[in-house]
Amino acid sequence: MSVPSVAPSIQPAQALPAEPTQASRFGKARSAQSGALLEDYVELISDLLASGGEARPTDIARRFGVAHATAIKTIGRLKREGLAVAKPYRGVFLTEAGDHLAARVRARHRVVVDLLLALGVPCEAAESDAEGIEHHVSDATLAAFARFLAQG
Amino acid sequence: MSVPSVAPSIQPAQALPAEPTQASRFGKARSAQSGALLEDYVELISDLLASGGEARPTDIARRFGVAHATAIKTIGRLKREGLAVAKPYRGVFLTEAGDHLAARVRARHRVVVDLLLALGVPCEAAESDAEGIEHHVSDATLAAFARFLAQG
DNA sequence: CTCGGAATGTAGCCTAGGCTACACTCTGTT
DNA sequence: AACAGAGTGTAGCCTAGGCTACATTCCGAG
Ligand SMILES: [Mn+2]
Ligand SMILES: [Mn+2]
Ligand SMILES: [Mn+2]
Ligand SMILES: [Mn+2]
Repeated sequence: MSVPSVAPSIQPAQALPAEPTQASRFGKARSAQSGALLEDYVELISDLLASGGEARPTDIARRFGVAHATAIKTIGRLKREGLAVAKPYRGVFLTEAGDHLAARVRARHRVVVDLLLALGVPCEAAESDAEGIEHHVSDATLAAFARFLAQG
Repeated sequence: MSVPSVAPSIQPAQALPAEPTQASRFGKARSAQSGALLEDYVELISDLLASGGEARPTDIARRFGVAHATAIKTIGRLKREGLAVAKPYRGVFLTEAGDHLAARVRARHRVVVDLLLALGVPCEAAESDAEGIEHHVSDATLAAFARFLAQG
């Protein structure tokens, strides 16, 4: 997950290699991707809670276009990661960490869409591409996007 | 419909059209991601073949920062998908399809990096983020990026 | 020509994230 | 109060993409 700037756990320290550059870039892309699904989940759950008052597994599954069992399994992962809480048959809620993450993800999502639109990308393509791009936008890049949008 | 503005209290009985929109966007992002690794592999193999004359599993593995067994397994997938050919202990080569894909991927990669740099993203962040972003850039978005770079 | 080390390949294990099938719980209607 | 149907949860299977451990092949020194 890239948004909260959470550092990876451990590294075996690979001192010798002369070019860890390229490998580290691929590694970053891989780990960013692993957090993408959780980011989308907290964002959607936050939306559902804000608008309808409750976030049910079936609603979540339908919005993502996956089977309800898949959504439930991912919700379990959200719980393990401390981003959500849920008691059986009682809907899903976000922890403070989940709420905070959702806010960052939502803001970043908006900036990415706005940037694409500002560059002349057609609306539907902007929305569609942003859904994937957003998870690979670092803080530095996000800041650059915001600067560009601010000045016009 | 991206981030909902406010609570729309009641649905206007739009039961039929449902909302394949959001689900299809997530679906696109997911499938784009599934091709990301193969794209990076053909691009790297093409680079290795062009510069050194051969692409060996160990080289590939080192550049990606993964175990050689992982690289070999992915090369197997490239072969299944008709993008590469490889005989045991003889190195990896690209098919015509793989070559074409590599060319497209390389061009897109360059445009994405150039765009980020043009927007003022620091060099290393641009290279790093582009490695993930590139796989989610549609043709329409790529065209918009190119237009922006062309004029300035 | 032989041999040892590097490269390559294979086997098996793990998690994430899909799916279907089936079982259980809740709830609105009758 | 009962029950049908919707919603929820569980179990089990699959593939992709990581890993380690071990087996095999190749090749350059000696
Ligand atoms: Mn997304
Ligand atoms: Mn999003
Ligand atoms: Mn890439
Ligand atoms: Mn690339």
